[in-house]
Amino acid sequence: MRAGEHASSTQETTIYSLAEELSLSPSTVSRAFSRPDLVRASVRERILALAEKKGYAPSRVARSLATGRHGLIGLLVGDITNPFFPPLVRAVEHAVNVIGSGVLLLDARSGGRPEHELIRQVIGSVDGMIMASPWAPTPQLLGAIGTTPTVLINRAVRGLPSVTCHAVEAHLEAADHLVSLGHRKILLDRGPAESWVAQRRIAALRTWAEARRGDRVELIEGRRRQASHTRGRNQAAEMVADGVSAIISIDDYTAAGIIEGLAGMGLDVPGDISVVGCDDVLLGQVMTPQLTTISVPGPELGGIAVDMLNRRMAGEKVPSISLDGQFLPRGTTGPVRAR
Amino acid sequence: MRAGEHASSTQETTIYSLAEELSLSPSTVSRAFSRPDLVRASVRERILALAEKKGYAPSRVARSLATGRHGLIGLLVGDITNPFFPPLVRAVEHAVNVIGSGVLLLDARSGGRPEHELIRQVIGSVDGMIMASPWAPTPQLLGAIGTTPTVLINRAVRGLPSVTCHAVEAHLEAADHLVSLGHRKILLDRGPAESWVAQRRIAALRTWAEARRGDRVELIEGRRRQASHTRGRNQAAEMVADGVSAIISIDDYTAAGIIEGLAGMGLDVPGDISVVGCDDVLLGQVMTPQLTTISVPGPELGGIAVDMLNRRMAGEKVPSISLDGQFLPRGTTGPVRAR
DNA sequence: GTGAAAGCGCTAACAG
DNA sequence: CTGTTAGCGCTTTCAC
Repeated sequence: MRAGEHASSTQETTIYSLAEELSLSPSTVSRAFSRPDLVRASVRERILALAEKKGYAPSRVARSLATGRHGLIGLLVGDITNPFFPPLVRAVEHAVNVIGSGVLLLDARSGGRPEHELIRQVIGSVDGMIMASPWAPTPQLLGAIGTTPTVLINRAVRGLPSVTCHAVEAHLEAADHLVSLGHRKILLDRGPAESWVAQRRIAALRTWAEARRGDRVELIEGRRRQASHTRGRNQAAEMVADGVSAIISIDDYTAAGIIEGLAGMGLDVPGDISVVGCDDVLLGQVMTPQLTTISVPGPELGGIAVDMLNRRMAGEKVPSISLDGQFLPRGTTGPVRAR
Repeated sequence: MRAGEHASSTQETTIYSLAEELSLSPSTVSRAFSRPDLVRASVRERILALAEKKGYAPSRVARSLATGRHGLIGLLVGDITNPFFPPLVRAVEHAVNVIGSGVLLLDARSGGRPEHELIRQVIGSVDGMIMASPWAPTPQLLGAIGTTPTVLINRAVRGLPSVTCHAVEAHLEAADHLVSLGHRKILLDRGPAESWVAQRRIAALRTWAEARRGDRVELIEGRRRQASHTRGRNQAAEMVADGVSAIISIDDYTAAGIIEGLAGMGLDVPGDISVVGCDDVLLGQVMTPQLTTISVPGPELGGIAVDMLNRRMAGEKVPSISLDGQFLPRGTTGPVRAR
């Protein structure tokens, strides 16, 4: 078999077969699809009609090979099962659809393979990449994306545009809120070491704690760990072992797990322990009591990322953007219990 | 500019440039990547070394064009923000990664465009398709997928293999459970008219209600509507207007909204109204009280779908599979309130 | 084992 | 507006 005869049996229709049948040149047929305005209306009609009848659609790969464009944007998320991501994915899909492209979604936690390998595997078939995952070390990341236009979400890397929301202000507000409720010994769940936003928040809270030392405020830093419901549940016990009365969690997803773990130990939230989450996902809103949290505008981050990516792909130089989060005091924080 | 000179400035490295530099033929370089076993080890080493140095990787589009394979599986989900889907997506990604392919994710609700258009847009760049979305009418669906191997999740279409979990047994169990708690007037939230599983369940429950008519059981059928938290919340009032004492919701996502809507009306669950969900997602597990529901094994559906798709792509004829769900009585169902 | 050459299906100068 | 022609970068016979 000669190269490419994979479809020989089914006689795929191509611009050539159409051209032949209509006694036109292949280029005219091609133009009828790619530059309809360049083809006389009557001719175009005939072409489109026959194409319709034969169920023909231009081959995307052939087109890609010829043009160098793919009509696909890669979106890498840190963990699709974390409820923070689906609304962001939705926003990205939406924005990308508007410009007539599709989304190639990669979940960093699905493969058991390092993130940069995932990227390498698809980088050749996308026009641009949006990275909402913290795991790849910067050099590997840079190596994997090569010259493909890329926008980062919640991560900063020199030379790449990013949209972030570390919500430092809101975190300090949350911390102050805890202190005003009488909490003095607070556990800070640090999340994954690779997470840029997590590091920003930790640094800010650390500074805050320093400043508050006069008030006998103590900030205990937990081990660095991945964000997930299961992890929160399993490590709740360890988190409160130090006698803390409040926990600031890396995100709502983990916070929900922590609360579940606490409940398993017979500890009430906020009666015994106060918990603050982050992201403001639906999961936290349906809990009773509702989760006190800090909002992070996921869909907005996604939409802006697409916008920035478009401009980058158009050759523009785009500046990074930082969005604000908001502290949302709700039901899982309360006055420290009298001993 | 001649066709394809889009990368002329950056002098992309190709099998030709490598071959030239190593005084080999392009075919040999090509083989070093696609059929390494056909190239003498020493030669292969030299090729791979230079490629590494130049950061070269074979062009996926060129390869696709030549081979007709794409290394990509399309996955269409009904609504990525419905918590039922992310774990399924994760499972599909995982299974697909194992066979060295990637996942092209489409969200039927992101585009504002009809489902079959979404499919058409990508069908040419995937090796197979997994459809976990109910919206496209069968003829359109069939037209859009053409001859691309396809597996359906939670939907049955003549001629296409599918994995489903309509959990009819479990639904009847749930209904019996409600009756045993004293409920006689039950609202059945019908979900989207397009949903095959929804129709199956409705039919089963309708039959069940007929049989139970002697016990004065009454099944009210709600309007057909999309599944979502927002929708549940907004239409809770309408659902209980008929004086029903229990609701069987199309899924947990919607059920959570219904309960929120009910709470907004001052109605307690299960004190005033009992609610049964479906899917058994985390969202329902973190609620207080926990949502009574029927489990649907999303990840398993996804994994099996990939498996079936593989076999279909290998030319096998694969039979459809139906999985079981399980009734999980929890906290949102209780005895009917004494009037 | 390796090389030469054709072909995958399309696009985009260029010339009319 | 339309046709001719030369690629895009790879795979795969076939011959050596």
